[in-house]
Amino acid sequence: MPVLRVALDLPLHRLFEYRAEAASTADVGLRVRVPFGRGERIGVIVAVVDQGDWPDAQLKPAGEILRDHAPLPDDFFALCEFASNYYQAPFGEVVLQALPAGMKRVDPPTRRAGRAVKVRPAGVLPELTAEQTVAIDSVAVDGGFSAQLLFGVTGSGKTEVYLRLVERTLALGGQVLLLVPEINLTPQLEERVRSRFPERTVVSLHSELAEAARERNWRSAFAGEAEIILGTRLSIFTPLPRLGLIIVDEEHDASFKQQDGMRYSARDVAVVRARQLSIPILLGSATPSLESWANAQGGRYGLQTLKERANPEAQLPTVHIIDTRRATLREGVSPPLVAAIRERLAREEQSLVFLNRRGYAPVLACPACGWVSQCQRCAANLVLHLADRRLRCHHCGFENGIPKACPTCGNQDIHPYGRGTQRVEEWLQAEFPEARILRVDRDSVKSRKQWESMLERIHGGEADILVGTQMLAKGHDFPKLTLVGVLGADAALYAADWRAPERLFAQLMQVAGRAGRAELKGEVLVQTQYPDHPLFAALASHDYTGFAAAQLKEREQAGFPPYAFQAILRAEAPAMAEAVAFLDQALALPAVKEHEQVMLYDPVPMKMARLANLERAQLLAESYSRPALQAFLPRWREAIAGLKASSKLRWHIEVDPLEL
DNA sequence: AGCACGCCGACT
DNA sequence: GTCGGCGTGCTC
Repeated sequence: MPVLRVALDLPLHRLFEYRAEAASTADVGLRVRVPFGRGERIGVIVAVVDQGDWPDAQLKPAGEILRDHAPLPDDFFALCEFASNYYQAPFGEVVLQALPAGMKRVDPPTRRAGRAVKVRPAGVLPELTAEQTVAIDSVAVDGGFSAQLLFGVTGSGKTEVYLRLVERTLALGGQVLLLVPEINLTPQLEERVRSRFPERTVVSLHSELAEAARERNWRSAFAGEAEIILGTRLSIFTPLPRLGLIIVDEEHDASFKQQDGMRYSARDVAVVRARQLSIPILLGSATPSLESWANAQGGRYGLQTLKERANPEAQLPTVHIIDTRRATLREGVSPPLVAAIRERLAREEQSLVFLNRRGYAPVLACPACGWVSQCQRCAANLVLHLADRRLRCHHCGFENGIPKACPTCGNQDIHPYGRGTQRVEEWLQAEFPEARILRVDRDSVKSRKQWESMLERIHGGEADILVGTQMLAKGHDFPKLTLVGVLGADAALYAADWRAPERLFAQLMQVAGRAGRAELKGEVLVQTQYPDHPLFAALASHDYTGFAAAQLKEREQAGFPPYAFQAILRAEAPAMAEAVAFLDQALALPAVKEHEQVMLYDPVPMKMARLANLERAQLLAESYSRPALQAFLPRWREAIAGLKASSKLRWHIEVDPLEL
């Protein structure tokens, strides 16, 4: 009798076997209903073997084999196997996370038909620059595996390069997977792709789609009907029968990294997928990740550079660095920035004040006794939100009313310290009473709908000054915006986080890119306490290349990634001592001594040492050899799984962590 | 991860 | 005398 080997969504590094009388190897890749414990689950058939090793009596009979889709193909399993091994994640978990929720549910889902999307016809194709032509021709869409890094500033026409390559791939009958970082950006790009290829089937895959729509799109992609798949990181595992090209837009973006469950990098998985399928992959960015830049410098990736802007009229914005130690700030805003905003108001142009801190003030404190508004559950301060009169923890969501007096000493004179977007908005409104100010952050824009209406208002010229966070930095062109002011983004520069300069540079380049369009030159004012940091000189001269070279040199000298390979073991428990004791045990395991090429550091509390009432610690494992680290990790993981620990202790391994 | 079974404190 | 805490162990 045939035996099914089934992958189930469990945190266990093993498969489960079931008897199935009528099964054959043709059923590999299909879903199957199986009894498990006292209930029933949906699994995926990974192999069908002869009963041989498993005496019938010990195996339960499988339930129904579901035939509502074609079998998941070998290349899908190969990718899952890679991810499972590389990221130390259970194979079944990897396989099943790739499927839409409805296909994992035991009770049959009721489905409704989807609606058709209407598409505006495409206009005339834009003329290509010489650089664009070179970049496009560097990607051989039928020439096997190649990885190209497309390095191009904002406005240099990366998207046009993508679209031409999509066109070429489609002409050969291939599917294209276009990975984008955030759902916020997909509607614009989706609209552009659809209008460019009105006769093609385009689907999007991201977490904000309704469940039914996501399943419909997934099935369409898997069935080979959808020819262009536009997706966020989760879509990298979607099985695609004719995948011919992968494009990763904004490849440096941190949102390609999954931060819970299996902590994978969709960009890195994408490169592996392209290699496994022998197809090209294109990674695009104005500020490539230093990992990708090093790969390009080392010849592992090709490098295509777009220096000219697609519109030759457009100029790069002028960047001025303002030394806040030598300026008289009013509510954190320097006189030159105030003057620049005033100028824009007079010219009826828009200004953007960028501040990566929402709320009114990051903390409320008592000057008499030193009390500060702290979260009960986290090692973090409660942020003052004056708009709805709350104190709120930005990490766990805890919130409280605002006390009238100091809870410790009764002092009535407690103050907000520091400032967030709400406070800056308030002050700007007082300074410029006639200006129409729009605040754009997660508090003022909570849904996709609000975001779209906000964009419409900005485009419609309903705002003179925008005050916003991160949200406003990414990929939006506001034609009347000619001034960007950056407040206090440099706090992390001299902290222990050696990745901070890379992130800050990318962020500032991105936000600076919002200033100025073809006919209106942009100006960027960056306020900083550290004007001498080389980052700002590089920013002012728009010199990513020089910045990247300097950073890579530092990393190489310090032995940091990409010149070393890292993994982190994290533990969380009600008490820090327990978490640290667990990590100490993990450090003392025999596997550690047996892998001499892997260095392990002492356990330390995490930067956010307490989150939602759990205390967290971590242990860094590092090697100059990726294979050595990869050989060590599975053995270590198995040994850790055998450690005894209280049931309240949670642990996980993260490979290639972005934050330490 | 669920979900059982199993041994010690406050309730009808 | 029972309800229920979550500690330990298994899932085919």
